[in-house]
Amino acid sequence: MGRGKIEIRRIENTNNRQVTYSKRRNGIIKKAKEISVLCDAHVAVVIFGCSGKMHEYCSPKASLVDILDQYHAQCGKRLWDAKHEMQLRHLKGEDVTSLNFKDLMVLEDVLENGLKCIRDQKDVAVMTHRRNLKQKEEVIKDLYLYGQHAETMMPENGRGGDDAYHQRVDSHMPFAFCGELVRPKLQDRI
Amino acid sequence: MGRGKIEIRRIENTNNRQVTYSKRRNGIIKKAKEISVLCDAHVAVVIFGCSGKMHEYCSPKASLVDILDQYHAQCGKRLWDAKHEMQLRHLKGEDVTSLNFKDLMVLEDVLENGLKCIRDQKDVAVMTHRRNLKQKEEVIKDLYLYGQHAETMMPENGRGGDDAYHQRVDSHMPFAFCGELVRPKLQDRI
DNA sequence: AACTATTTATAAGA
DNA sequence: TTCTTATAAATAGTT
Repeated sequence: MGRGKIEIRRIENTNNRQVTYSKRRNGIIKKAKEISVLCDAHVAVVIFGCSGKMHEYCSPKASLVDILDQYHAQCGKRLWDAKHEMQLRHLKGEDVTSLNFKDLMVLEDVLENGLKCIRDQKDVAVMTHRRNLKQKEEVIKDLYLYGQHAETMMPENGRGGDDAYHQRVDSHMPFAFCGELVRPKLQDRI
Repeated sequence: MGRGKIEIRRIENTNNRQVTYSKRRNGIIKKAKEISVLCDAHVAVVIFGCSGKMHEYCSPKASLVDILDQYHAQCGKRLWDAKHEMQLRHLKGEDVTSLNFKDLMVLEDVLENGLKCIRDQKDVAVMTHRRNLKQKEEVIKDLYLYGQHAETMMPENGRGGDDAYHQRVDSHMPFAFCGELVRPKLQDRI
């Protein structure tokens, strides 16, 4: 599609090859974008030119990793570590019809153990969350109580007043406001 | 490029979308082949349509694995390995203290589902095993019964005797020794 | 990089 | 689905 028809064979002239590469690479990536929008398709394109530089496109719905996951799942080829991959699939309960009874029992044990760990950790998370909530409430309560005392106890001069304030509040806060402990661990890594 | 210009937005009509997908998928893969030949490029294309069926193209010089290795090397991410390694550890209940509550719930769901699949498969394995044992017992019983009859019924000449033997045994074996059914499914795919 | 003459891809229709 | 064909889009060669 140009001024003249070309045969599909390696372009020997380096410059022409480079120019054509650049044009067609853009073309392919444009097409990939279009099909992903028009047809709701997941597309991944990875291209390396003769210079070795990489270009990629991946449809926005899924990351390249996800698409390769899907690829891996469908074509059944062992691109990466076969052992881990199959173990992962088995743990998710996939491809289990091929397993013998002993394998199934081993898997069941692993899953039960994993589930126990996860549930324990969930409990820990809940407890930590509750403890932190309670601590916060206490701090707020202390601050409120201090507010009532302050009306009668707070000295007039600013500097001394501040010191008195800190002493009073700190004595009521064994853990609170000491950094990490107050912030619920639950939300640390969201 | 067709009878009319179209906007690049999702094609709502399912049939049209499917047709367009099919045509454009072929187009992209053709282009990928062409650029790989014309420009000495390494290309990998992976496409999933809305139906979930996968199509791929990979330039002949390199396998998809090589291209993805190259991809990994260039972008410096150990996308697959790291992700799956950690997923595997999490499923086994390792390194879970770093997870937030939502992650833990997702993991719990995956594990519960996996466990269900494994247990279902165990049940299937047990049933199949029992059924096969029972069938084997029946066959042995039939053979034994035949053995008792045979002493009085079997003709002396070999040829005729063989035919009579087969007729007699077959009539007592509705399923057994007919291939798949006798072989325990458990071991089909080891 | 732009510019077009052509080729190629494809949307709509059969 | 597959074929056809008018038209849009891509691009080879040129500037």
